[in-house]
Amino acid sequence: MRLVIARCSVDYAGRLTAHLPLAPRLILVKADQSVSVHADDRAYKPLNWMSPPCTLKESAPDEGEGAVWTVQNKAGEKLIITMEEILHDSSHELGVDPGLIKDGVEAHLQELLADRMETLGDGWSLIRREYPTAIGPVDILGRDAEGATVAVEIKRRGEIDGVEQLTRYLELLNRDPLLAPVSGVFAAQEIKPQARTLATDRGIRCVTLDYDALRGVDDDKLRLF
Amino acid sequence: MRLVIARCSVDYAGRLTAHLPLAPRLILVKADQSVSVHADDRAYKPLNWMSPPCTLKESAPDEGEGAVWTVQNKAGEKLIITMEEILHDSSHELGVDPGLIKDGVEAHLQELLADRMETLGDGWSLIRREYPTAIGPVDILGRDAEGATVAVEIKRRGEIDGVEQLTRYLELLNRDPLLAPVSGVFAAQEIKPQARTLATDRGIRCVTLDYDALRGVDDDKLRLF
DNA sequence: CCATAAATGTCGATT
DNA sequence: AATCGACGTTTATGG
Repeated sequence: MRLVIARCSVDYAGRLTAHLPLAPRLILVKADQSVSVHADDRAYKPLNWMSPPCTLKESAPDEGEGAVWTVQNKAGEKLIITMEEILHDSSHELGVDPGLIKDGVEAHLQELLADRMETLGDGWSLIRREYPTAIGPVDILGRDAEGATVAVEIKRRGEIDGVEQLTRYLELLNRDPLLAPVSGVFAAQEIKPQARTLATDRGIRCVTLDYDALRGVDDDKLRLF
Repeated sequence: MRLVIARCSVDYAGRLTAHLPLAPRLILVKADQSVSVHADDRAYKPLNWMSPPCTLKESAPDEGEGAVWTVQNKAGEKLIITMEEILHDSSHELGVDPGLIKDGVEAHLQELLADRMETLGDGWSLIRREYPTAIGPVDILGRDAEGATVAVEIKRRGEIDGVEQLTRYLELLNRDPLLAPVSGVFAAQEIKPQARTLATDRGIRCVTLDYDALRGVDDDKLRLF
């Protein structure tokens, strides 16, 4: 990892063209040759960047002129950094990162709920997860206590497009005489008011999932083994 | 802007929970108090971060122990960085960045297509761009050779969301007896198979736009002036 | 390698 | 504050 603070101007030509006027900025060069240019605000997004795989060429600075860095990828996108003044330049060996351990993403919710269909109602059972259709997989297909088919769409945050997605699945599934009638359940840790309104209007039941409770149950199960 | 290279472990608790085991990493603290943690790969995305507005509290390190940084935002999301060993620590004044100048592609497509409605069919003509409706402006409203109204939705990349958007417009426009019947065209530089399937199923025509060809025509026109 | 959906998406505009 | 749409979305995953 190389850290450079420099007064520089930057040009990007690729999916769009963009220009950064001369100013002091941080330039990060990582071990994979990727480059990012940061201003002194915003944590997440660099002003400009080039993702790996890419190659960095550093021109020998001419007399009285700054160096020019050219970063290029296979697709021909180019990032050109013109250095006017280097204010800091240091390199550091970091090694490979052990990586992020995440908990609480949609995949976990799906696993937990598939294992605990009775959360949705007594006597409910799983047909299968990721039930395939022509327009994409349904998160969970199951049966209610009466044996009727139910399609469940799971989101971490339930918003309108999730309801639209489930609506499309329901329309398609209900054309299949072997499955119809299929009802819908929209399950999320948090459901936005508009999404709830739309779902209800379409006869889709909304269920707020308590991740800790679901996981707690699962932990209890695990504890038995 | 403060640059710290340190062996650290990181915990995030907020929209999800995440953990980074002890390893050497770069920690960026920007002027707006935002914090990001970077590994030595990937230009774009930090391993962990806290966006502004947020506050950083740095604990006084106890005897023989590393400091603990706690970064917190209004919503109560927390980023906790435990420093085991500081390998580098420097601060730099950068000032406010003059900002990025973009020259995009997206808006151009609409202009170009509006100028060249015959691309969609012989005898087609423009009614207007950005035709206003209660749920937002329709990219292009036009007429086909028979004089029937056509709503055109333009995207750089045609995905399912765009089809949904056009569907909503069509439903609304078709309630207007002065316009109905209104047919739909989904136009994009690239249309994803699922989007195409859905559009076709709904009687919406899909058209792939050739940006260079459209622009070429336009350039020819411009050259005349 | 292509296609698809998730993301601590972020970011800006508009209501 | 909430919603909507765009993003050089990026990133992971499954075929």
